[in-house]
Amino acid sequence: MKKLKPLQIGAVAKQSQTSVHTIRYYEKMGLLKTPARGEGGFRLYSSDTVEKLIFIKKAQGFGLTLKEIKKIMVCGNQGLEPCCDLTTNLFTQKIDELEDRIQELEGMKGRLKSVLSGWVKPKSKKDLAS
Amino acid sequence: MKKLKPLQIGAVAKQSQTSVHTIRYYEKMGLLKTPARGEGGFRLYSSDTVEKLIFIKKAQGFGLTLKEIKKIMVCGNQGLEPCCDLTTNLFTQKIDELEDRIQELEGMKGRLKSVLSGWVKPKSKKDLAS
DNA sequence: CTTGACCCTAGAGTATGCTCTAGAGTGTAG
DNA sequence: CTACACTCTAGAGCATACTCTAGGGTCAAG
Repeated sequence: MKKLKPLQIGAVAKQSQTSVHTIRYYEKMGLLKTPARGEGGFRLYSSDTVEKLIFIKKAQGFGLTLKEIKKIMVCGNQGLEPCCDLTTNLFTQKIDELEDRIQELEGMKGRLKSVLSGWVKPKSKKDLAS
Repeated sequence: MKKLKPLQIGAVAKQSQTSVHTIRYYEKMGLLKTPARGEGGFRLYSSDTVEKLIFIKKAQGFGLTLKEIKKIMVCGNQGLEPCCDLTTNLFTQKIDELEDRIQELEGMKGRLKSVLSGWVKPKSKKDLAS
């Protein structure tokens, strides 16, 4: 297998639809490991960093926080399979949280609709005060 | 009608279940007007500030941001009735936003559930990557 | 060599809604 | 007067996830 050419941060950012700033941020936060450097001090990555960044994006799309994503990555470092109970528990808990939040938002929506419909007649004062 | 005794910030905070810090913050943000002061420089409020704070709390419970609440208060300064189209539009828009957000969260939930159910068989890699 | 694109770090800024701190003044009861 | 509870301001801090700036170095093509 041919060894691939190391990538600089700009190339990684481009391939993963991320920004260089964000990549450095993720490194600082611990989601990405500190990469090797060339002689000039530039970071040198392999293509699996691109995969990791794509994973982070996808996980964010599940509603996971960076903190939670980090846990998954540290645990299995690929986060692509249930490496232990941690990921299962995490996902289960996240579903619960999402359900709670949805309920909350539905409640807000309902109350707002209630007020608005009450404004057809000048009873708004009562409705909002209820 | 007897003139009521002015209230200091601590009393207002207590009556409205708010903190003095938060009241000062709301004043700074423009949700509350700058009150008169006593000789010692302490803020002096009337009881309608308490009502205003209670309104703010209730409006937050509808999912409105402080910015939005401010608009309502500035407009009617009691915010308890549809003073103009502004409040109606604001509430309508907020309902739309809430609906969008709910959709988003439902999507997340669905994807998470999908992944979890896929982990009954070792096909997690495919599911998460899909 | 020059130029332009890219890289580096540390730290500040953004958004939102508070919460806390440092240092100092006020008011009242004992 | 003392002590304690309350008040004041300006600004920093917290949480989260970036985004931007200032000042400076590296790399490669012309």
